[in-house]
Amino acid sequence: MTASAPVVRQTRARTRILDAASKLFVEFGYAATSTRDIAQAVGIQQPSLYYHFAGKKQILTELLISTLGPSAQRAKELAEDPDRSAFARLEELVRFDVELLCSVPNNLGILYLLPEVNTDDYADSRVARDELRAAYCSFAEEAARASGRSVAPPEAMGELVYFLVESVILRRAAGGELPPEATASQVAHIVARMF
Amino acid sequence: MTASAPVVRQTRARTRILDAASKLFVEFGYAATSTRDIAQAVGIQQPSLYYHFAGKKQILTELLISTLGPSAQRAKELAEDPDRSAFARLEELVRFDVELLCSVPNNLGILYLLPEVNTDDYADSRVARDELRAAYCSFAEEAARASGRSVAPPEAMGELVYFLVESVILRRAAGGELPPEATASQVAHIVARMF
DNA sequence: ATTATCTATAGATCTATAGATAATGC
DNA sequence: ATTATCTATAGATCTATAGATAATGC
Repeated sequence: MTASAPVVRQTRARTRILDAASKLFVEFGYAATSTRDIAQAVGIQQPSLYYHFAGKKQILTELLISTLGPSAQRAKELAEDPDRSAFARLEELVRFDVELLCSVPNNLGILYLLPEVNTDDYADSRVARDELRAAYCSFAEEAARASGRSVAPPEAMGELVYFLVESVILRRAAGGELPPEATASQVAHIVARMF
Repeated sequence: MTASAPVVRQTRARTRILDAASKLFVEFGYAATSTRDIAQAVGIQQPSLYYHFAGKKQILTELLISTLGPSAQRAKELAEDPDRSAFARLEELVRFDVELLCSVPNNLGILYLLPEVNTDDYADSRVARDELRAAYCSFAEEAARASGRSVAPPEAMGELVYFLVESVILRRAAGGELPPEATASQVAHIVARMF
């Protein structure tokens, strides 16, 4: 009956730790969440965490990287796509990001707003985010020049759009879940009117 | 020569403590900032803080209240102003808030994004923020019904505008200072195009 | 006499390591 | 034999209180 069972046992402990930690970090913050809190949420003893992770910092690092990786990746692809106008690239990136931010479990995006992330310890994790912002700026500037009636100077448009997208994190934190696709359309619609 | 000198001695210690604490809370977060860090920034010993404040929580509470009080106040005034259209009220509130967020020292607005603030301990401090959001929602819903071509359903518009305004906090945190008036106009312009 | 600071410290954490023990896979 | 957990604990915090001391105002 058991043959060569796929040996998932239960969800891999690593995954359960990351999941519990993300919930707690999002709700209470990094510093206010103790390794004991995380272990308790998983149902293991505190020192058992150290079998899976080198330390508390590594848990946050891993969460940060897994969150923004996909967006940075998509931005890179779009930058090299010659078939779309600058505005079309921007719009696609906006939709992609908003859908991601709405559907990622536990509103993980909020991790990037934790004050600790601005520490040297997480410099690596911030690179993906900076690249993403740079992509927004480049697409938006070009789109604004093409349109000629944008709501702000072309070189300022990327920042505006980027942070409009990020505000979805705040909305979700304040008001609960947001339907990914509808929210993406909503934000894309606003962006369209900005150009 | 000294007569009845205005006895400011030096800036009142309370104020210097609040100022130092806000800088540190904004940069490193609440939990990651120790009372010792605060005292050191002020140039006193750690226990001396307790002569001026009952505890660390009280310092944050006081900062939170002093930050959003003015906006909630302005929202109340506008709600009772019969001479303006709903949209004009909304626009005025947007300008007021954005200017405030841009000019408040140390980007204090970021304190409201600290995870700790969602704790019961700060329930009182959240009231002002919730009232403010309610004002945005009421003005925006009415304005959207009047316009008929708003970017999202009328009852969703307030949230969108509110968080667009709040994203100014994120911009300031990421990119440094923003000129208050120009930024307010920029955001107001975007809002105008949303209706 | 009052106001504001200081030193010393209790008591409660919290992170991470060491080493023992149990569960699993061959 | 390897993988995953456990107990015990060292060492470093951190908040807040107690009580002494200095500075200021009358």
